[in-house]
Amino acid sequence: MQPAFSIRKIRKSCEEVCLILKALSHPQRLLILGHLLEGSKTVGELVDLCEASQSQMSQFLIRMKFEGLVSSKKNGKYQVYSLADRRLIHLMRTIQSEYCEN
Amino acid sequence: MQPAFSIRKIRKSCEEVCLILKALSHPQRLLILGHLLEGSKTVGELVDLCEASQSQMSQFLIRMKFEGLVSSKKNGKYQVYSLADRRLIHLMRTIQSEYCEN
DNA sequence: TACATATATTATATTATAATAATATGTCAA
DNA sequence: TTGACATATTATTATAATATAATATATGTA
Repeated sequence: MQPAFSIRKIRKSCEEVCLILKALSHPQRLLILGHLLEGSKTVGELVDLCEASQSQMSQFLIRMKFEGLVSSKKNGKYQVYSLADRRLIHLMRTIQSEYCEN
Repeated sequence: MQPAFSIRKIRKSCEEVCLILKALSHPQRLLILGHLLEGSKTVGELVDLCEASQSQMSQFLIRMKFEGLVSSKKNGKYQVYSLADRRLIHLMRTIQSEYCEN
């Protein structure tokens, strides 16, 4: 049985990982990511889905883009956001299966 | 293919889950949990391992105990802390495997 | 009992985060 | 080119998190 967890590795990535976790640890942002897990969305769609103000949604998305959690591409006058990578998808699924079931 | 993720569920548990994520999203606290993943530790051991002040370590641990992430039992003059449940162990392992490998 | 050690508590100053409102930019279509 | 809509930016205020120092409590042992 190999060691379950390497402290050395987590110590090294601590700061970086914490930025990601901090981005997740806000009800609205977690909800945004939950919606994006079901597919790409425009800013306006997310505003409606999450009942946030336009300004705040934009700020949330830009922040999470900067932190590498989401990506965006322009489509005409819309900005379409998606989850950035598979790591986040896996993490979100784990959170859901461990903490959001019943 | 069933829906990957239930927004309804995450919306409901959002606030609660965010408290847990927020507790994780601090370099020292994440490191504490990493060490506890390898086994129970006293406050003093964690102070040494994480190079935190005694006061701050105590505050971190009490906070995480309050939030249900860790549990503690008294052993003589020592207070021995452990991870509270399997959910957190699974979450920590996912974080490590997705974000802390190389 | 008195002392040393382990842990917890309190108070406070500093810094970070969040919410809001107001305004600006960019794009499309008439 | 004007107007309507989509998104981003900026500034400001309010709130929360953090680090630190000082002190208190509890336990074991000489």
